Amino acid sequence: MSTVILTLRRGEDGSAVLALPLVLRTRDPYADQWALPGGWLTAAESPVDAAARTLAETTGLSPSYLEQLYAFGAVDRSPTRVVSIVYWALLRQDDVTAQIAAHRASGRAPENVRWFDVDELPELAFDHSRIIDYALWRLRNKVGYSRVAQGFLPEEFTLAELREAYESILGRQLDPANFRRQVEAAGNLIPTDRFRTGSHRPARLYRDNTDVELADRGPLGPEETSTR
Amino acid sequence: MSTVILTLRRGEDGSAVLALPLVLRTRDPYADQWALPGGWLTAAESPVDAAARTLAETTGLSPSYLEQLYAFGAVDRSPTRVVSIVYWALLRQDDVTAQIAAHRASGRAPENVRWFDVDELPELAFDHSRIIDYALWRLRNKVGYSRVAQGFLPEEFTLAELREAYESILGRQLDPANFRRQVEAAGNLIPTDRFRTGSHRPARLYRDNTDVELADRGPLGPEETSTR
DNA sequence: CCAAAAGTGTTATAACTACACCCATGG
DNA sequence: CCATGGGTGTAGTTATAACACTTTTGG
Repeated sequence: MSTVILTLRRGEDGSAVLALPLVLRTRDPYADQWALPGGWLTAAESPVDAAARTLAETTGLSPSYLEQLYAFGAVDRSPTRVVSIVYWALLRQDDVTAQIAAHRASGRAPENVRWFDVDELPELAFDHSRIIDYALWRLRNKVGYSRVAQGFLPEEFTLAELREAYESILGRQLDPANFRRQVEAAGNLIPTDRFRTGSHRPARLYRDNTDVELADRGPLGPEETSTR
Repeated sequence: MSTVILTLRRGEDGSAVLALPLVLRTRDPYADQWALPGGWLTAAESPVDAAARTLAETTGLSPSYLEQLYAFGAVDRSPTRVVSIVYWALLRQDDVTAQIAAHRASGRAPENVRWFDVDELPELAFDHSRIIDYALWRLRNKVGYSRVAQGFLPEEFTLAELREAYESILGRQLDPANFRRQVEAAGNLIPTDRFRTGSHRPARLYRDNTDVELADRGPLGPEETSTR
């Protein structure tokens, strides 16, 4: 049971980049290599609960989105053949930065956990590199027909911030004018009467319209997906 | 490990309907109830291989398409909690009818296996009813951006036959003219110089263009999907 | 006033839909 | 020749993309 935990991190050049936490393995196989955080199913919990639990154990946070990715079980995956259910999750940008700041302040950061930008990943244990590729592919796909991208953002956000999230995920620039019209037409946003001020013309703040179903999981729906 | 095995069956009114094989359980839990065919993973095989094996065991056939559906593992699924990787598969119409005819001729049809139309399913064991709903949802989705529907048809087929498959899957009529243009533009078909004759104007026969990737699994690709 | 981002309008192109129409065959 | 499904043409509508333009703020 592993999880690809994604968030948007602000790089030193000011642009947003996808990042994920990895854990350094302490025992064989693949000792001293980086791997996806994970754990084992206990008898009393469902896989999605176990994913949320291990996510909390490694990051101290609860995800804004959590969905099953795939069940891997090829015999050549690992010396001892293992079937692993992999999940993928999104964390809110502000949750992550707050948590990292708290760790720095308390001096009690979790050992053996490090955040990597997705374009600067180290060599990974098992087939975890391919799994991350698949998770990123799923995210890029899903962002086209679902409002998952809002899982990266705080409660209230501007359209420019949302567009930046889309651009980081998709890896290309989007036209601000057309982007605005598309997300407005999709009905995923509720405009507030508050504005982000500070530079140039103030930008209206929006928040997630939770009335609109994610509507992309089919009959599985909310039971198997965790949203916040 | 279970599999939702789908095929197109010609109903008595001449229209095509989705159908799937179920097996009657002989032991508890859910003894004497219908359930999805399945089995257990052996140590030496991958889940996708196990799915293909159990599929062959229950139907005697090999699928034209086979893909993982979901890994179910909620604690309330079954009295003894089980994690089950579920696959979904397509069988070619002509394979199925030939196999059923062979069984009838030899008098050695597999016991406890029966084909049901998807709109006339009996009460099912476990959460298999919901699993079938999800598989049908996946199929209806996938048919919109992939050429999976061709998995139901024989080597060569007319556009009317392909359109009928789409209509059965989607549950609505499609415009023949627009359908033709769309599938031709998609490049999934290779026209042959043969025609289906017999009534009215002969219809050109097409076959699957295997050069075009299914291109809808992302980085997982062919390793985890079986196509024929 | 100026730079820059927020937000609106306009136009060209492509995709989708409906439906009229012609073509070729069996009876 | 006629009924019927195979196959083509075409016009209206809608989605998408590109980009000019106006608005509103901070400095």
